[in-house]
Amino acid sequence: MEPLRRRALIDATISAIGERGSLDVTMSEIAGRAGVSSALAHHYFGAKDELLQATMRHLLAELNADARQALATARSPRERVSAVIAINFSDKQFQPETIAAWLAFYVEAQKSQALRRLLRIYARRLHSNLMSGLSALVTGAEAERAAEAIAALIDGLYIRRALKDGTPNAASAIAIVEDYVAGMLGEPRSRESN
Amino acid sequence: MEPLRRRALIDATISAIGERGSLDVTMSEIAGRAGVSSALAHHYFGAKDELLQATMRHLLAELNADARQALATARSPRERVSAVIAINFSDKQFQPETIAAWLAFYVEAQKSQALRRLLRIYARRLHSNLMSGLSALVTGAEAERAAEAIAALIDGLYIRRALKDGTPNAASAIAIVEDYVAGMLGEPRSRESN
DNA sequence: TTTTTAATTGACCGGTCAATCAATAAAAAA
DNA sequence: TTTTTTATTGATTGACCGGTCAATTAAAAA
Repeated sequence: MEPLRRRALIDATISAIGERGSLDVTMSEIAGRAGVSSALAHHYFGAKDELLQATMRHLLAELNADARQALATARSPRERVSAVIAINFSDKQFQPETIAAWLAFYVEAQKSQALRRLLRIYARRLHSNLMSGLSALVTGAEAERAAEAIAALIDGLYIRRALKDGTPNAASAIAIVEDYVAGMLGEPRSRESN
Repeated sequence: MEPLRRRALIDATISAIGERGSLDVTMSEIAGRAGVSSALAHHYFGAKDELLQATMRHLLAELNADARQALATARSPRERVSAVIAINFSDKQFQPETIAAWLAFYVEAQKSQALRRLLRIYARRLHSNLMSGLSALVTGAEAERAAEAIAALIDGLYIRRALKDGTPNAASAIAIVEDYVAGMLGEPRSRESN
């Protein structure tokens, strides 16, 4: 029962954050979405901060699992790079409420040591996943810089998407990042794309 | 007296947001930093929201003024692009508290119509400034996509910087964006840079 | 069946915050 | 000088929130 309740509360947290656009959500709101009382949320997670951390950990774990799976099927360094990019814009990840949650956690991580640590894990994983492909394609320093740029592009496209309505356009975002990669590698680029 | 007080309160708002990393700051804190009471802050700006909006308007106006000035001295389309990039990472703009304030406003804009409108102005200006250079360098559709990518890069580098300590490294950020532009334009790139 | 543990919640509490208000002082206008 | 306007603030208020607590119910263990 406890695992079910915990998961329900975490999902409710993401949903509430997604709707509010920030961590400015009450325990009452979250608990209500999960169909329980706020006291139960406290019972399972303790302080609100703990619930937020657990939620972010969950997002991180999901992203990581997706990345690992995608990388497992990549057959070349170039495919690894594309796999990393694609995962961040997958249907599962590039959702309005997940986007909003990441952004909200990003802000909070500035001042919360615990969340900052988690975000560092995210950043390090993204970096090493990109490097696992890039370092076999270009020189060391260039790979480092490319990884930094790709990561910044991904983050930038995420926050820009947070301000738009409707369904996220993953294909467009991926194309922009892939364009950068193609240009960096000297690959022919899709000048005319649909 | 009123203009002085208003400006002091706006500066205090940026300072408080910069330190807190979010809009989670009290009127008392802001007023205290400006050396007045919170009642005076209300007197001049009304609700807290109004003060936040005025602050964001101020940031936007400053960025816009800087951009106009820089663009006025650009002598070619290519220089215009570089000028736009450089302004966003100028000593004046690329400051920890300004970075934090922009990020905080970005988040809040998701749910505040007023702030959203202001952020749209930011986005539109950035876009048209970039296009004023790009459209003379590459085809229409490509210019559009490049403008989108550059803007995303700028935003991405901003939020990533928000999570780092110490003095912001503008040169490094500019280099990453310029790298992208150079690659896109088929210019020789600085493979070895200091 | 009884006892122990887990799950659950409405009521409650103290603290915080935005915003108001009455009063006072200072500055400007008449 | 008097009146009007501007500037200022300490005190206050109601709303809201995270978190606790006692009591009850349900499930598991003995």
